[in-house]
Amino acid sequence: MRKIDLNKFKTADHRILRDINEVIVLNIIRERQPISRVSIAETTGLEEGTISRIIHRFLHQGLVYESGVGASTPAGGRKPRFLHINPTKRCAIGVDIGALETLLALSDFNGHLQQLKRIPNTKNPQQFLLTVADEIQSLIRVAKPYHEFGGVGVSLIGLLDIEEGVILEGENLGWGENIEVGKILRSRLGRDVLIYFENGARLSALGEIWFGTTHLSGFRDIVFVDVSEGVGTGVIINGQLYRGSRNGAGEFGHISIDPQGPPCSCGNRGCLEVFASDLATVERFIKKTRTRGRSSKSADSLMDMGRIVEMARNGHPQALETLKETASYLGFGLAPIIYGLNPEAIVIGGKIAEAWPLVAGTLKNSLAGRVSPLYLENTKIFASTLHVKPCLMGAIALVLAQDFSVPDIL
Amino acid sequence: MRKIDLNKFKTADHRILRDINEVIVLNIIRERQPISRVSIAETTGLEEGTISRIIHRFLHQGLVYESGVGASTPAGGRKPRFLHINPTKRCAIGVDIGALETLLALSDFNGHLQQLKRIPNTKNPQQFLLTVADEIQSLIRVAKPYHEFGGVGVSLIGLLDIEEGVILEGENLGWGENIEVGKILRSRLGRDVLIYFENGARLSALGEIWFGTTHLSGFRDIVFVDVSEGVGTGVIINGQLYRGSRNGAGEFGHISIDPQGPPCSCGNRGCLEVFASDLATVERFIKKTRTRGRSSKSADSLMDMGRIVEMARNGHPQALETLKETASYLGFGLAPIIYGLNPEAIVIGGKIAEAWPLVAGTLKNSLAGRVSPLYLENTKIFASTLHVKPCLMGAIALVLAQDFSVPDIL
DNA sequence: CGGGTTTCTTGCATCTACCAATCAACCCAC
DNA sequence: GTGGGTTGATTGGTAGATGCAAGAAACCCG
Repeated sequence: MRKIDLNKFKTADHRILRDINEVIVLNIIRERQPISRVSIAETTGLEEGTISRIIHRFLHQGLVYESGVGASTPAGGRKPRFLHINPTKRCAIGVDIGALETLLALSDFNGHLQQLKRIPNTKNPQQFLLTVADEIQSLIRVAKPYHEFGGVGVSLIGLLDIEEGVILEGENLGWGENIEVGKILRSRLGRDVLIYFENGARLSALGEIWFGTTHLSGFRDIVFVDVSEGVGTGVIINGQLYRGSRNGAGEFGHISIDPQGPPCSCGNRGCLEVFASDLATVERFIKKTRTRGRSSKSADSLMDMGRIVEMARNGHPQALETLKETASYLGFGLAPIIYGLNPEAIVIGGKIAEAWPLVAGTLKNSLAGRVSPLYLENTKIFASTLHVKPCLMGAIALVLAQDFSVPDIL
Repeated sequence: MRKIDLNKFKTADHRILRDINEVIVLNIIRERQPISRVSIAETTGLEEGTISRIIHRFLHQGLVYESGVGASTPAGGRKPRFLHINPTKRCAIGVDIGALETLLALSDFNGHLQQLKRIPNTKNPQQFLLTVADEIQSLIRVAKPYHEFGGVGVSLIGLLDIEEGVILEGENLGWGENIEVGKILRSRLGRDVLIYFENGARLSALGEIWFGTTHLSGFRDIVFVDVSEGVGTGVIINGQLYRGSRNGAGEFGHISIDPQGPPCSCGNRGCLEVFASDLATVERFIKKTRTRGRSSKSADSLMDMGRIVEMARNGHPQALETLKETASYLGFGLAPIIYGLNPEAIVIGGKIAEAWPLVAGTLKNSLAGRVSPLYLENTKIFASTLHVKPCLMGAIALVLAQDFSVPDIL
């Protein structure tokens, strides 16, 4: 029931037809491997002959490979020949340029990480980005003999021009405005290397639906809430990243939960971000412990969200209390998301997700007081299910999705 | 770049291919009629021969008709044969069951209204809905000789089960909970009459993208804000109505703009709806005028939003002031929509839209103080461009879209 | 009236999925 | 160890859609 956009539609020909079915089959292999041709035919509803021909093309292109045969059924019969995604067909590099450190990873065609590198950020963006480019370069060198190279996905913070890779507004990075990340990276990597840019919270959402575990299988509409220096959100609607009119969607962190609250960089007052970001949490924790006279100035500057989470998990009462306050604030901010978008799931990411069992109850209670149960029961809320940083996986998904998602029709 | 849902996908065959192209062509004819075959070929990129065959099928089905020929080009050459949507091919009935009155309309295949009827609501929903059914019945009788009948689209208020047509939660109608509208209507209309249900604010959004004027052509992501008894919103993303996990999306009216504000029926405090609904506006106006001793108790009960708007347009200072306050509150509530969804447009509907030139500035100022200009400049804000009640047009779009939109692939 | 031009139609090639028959591989009972 | 039953995979032929290109139709104008 989608209205066709007369300024931007695509007519269909036999090639589209083939592409659609091929991508469907490729995704089934990815998620159900190992799998036989007959099973694919059953799950797709396509004829066995059609599958046979599609697989033939895939084998020819090296997208999949055949492994040994499986067990036969009790009644006997020919054993199925198992198909797998060929992990060496293509690789992707994901880069997460965070506020404090930058992660780089090399992934195979399955999205399995082969290498992971962590480098601390430096003050000078120009220089730092050249270092990042060099690291990417060396990952490409590692990858070259083994794989085709799909490209680099880069996770950035702030409001972006994703085509050119420019950070238009990036308070939380501390690098100022209009940092031309794309230009700098491309100056060293050259034009041949495809680079895709996207906001970190959105990539986290992308990572979650592409690589998240069971919880998410089948979820089409999710909101990822990334709690870190700020509070960013990524919205997936109908399995597709929602970007908004000029790539500006997903700043639910600027929902005001208290119009009389402290001012926010956005011009509003009392934004969720002002209360629930890691910076705010750390500040509250310091204040809380200092009044009890148990903390020194020097300890304060060393304090960070990671330590608070760790302390809370070790039973530190003030740390736990602080996190619970944050969770409560988050609940306030999530209410409008639930009423407005009613997603199937809200996924919480960031350091606080590591203390999820400690704070989940508080967050849900806070929500329960503000959202009618009829709405609440339809939205699952849980911490990210990924073992690696979600936005890093999203950066990889951004590259691999080129092969695994359907070309936009209509 | 959409992830395929392995639990709910559709493989493609030659029939889908045909359907996609046919719908594209039909939409082009609808929006650009009269138009020649060659023009269609140019705008679609499909071959002339293909278009010729598609049109042949359309003529055979009676979907379009050929009118006289157009002018030939200066260089001479055969005159083009103009094509039009055949308005008598199919008709649709739209029903808007509002809080106070109910509208019924009969539309031709172009979405042009042929009849419009207005009946006041009564207290007893059971009995009233039977009356509505009778009115629908008589409209169908009017339509039968002339058209094929596409179905009935019904606009309702509150949280719905759209399959069965049940109002799960409908405070603003004053009918209580679990009103089985669908069951009652079907009991009188029979199983043969297709009835589609949807929430009024969402239908308004739908009406706006299907029938809105120039402003909206090309907009794919819009939010419609319907200010009436409550404040409802409808979200269109990528040209498609977004419904949320259990048809619960679009209640941005329950964004809290003041956590210390008066309680709302939803359990939260200070929801936008509490400040900006017509009920709230009327109450504020009464309060304002009564303190000046210019209003009597009896006049109060007769006061409604329509009159305030009229008075404001006639220069009544308190009426204008009251509306501006409402606009200011709306601005507060719109901020998170802009940050979160960053739609291309926010369309304001309801009585207050009739005073748009008087309040637009106030609303935009209120927003400007809360939203960074970078975001604000990408979201157009204007009053509904429809001449008929938007949700009524949406109800008709809901029926006609069966013919004019692509079957959901993927 | 005939050449140039534009619009529309039609026959043939191509491509992909469907259908059905066939081949291939396997189990197991006899 | 052999043949029947069973399941998996392939292949040849058909149908239906678009692309391509030639040609028919309609028109202007000198």
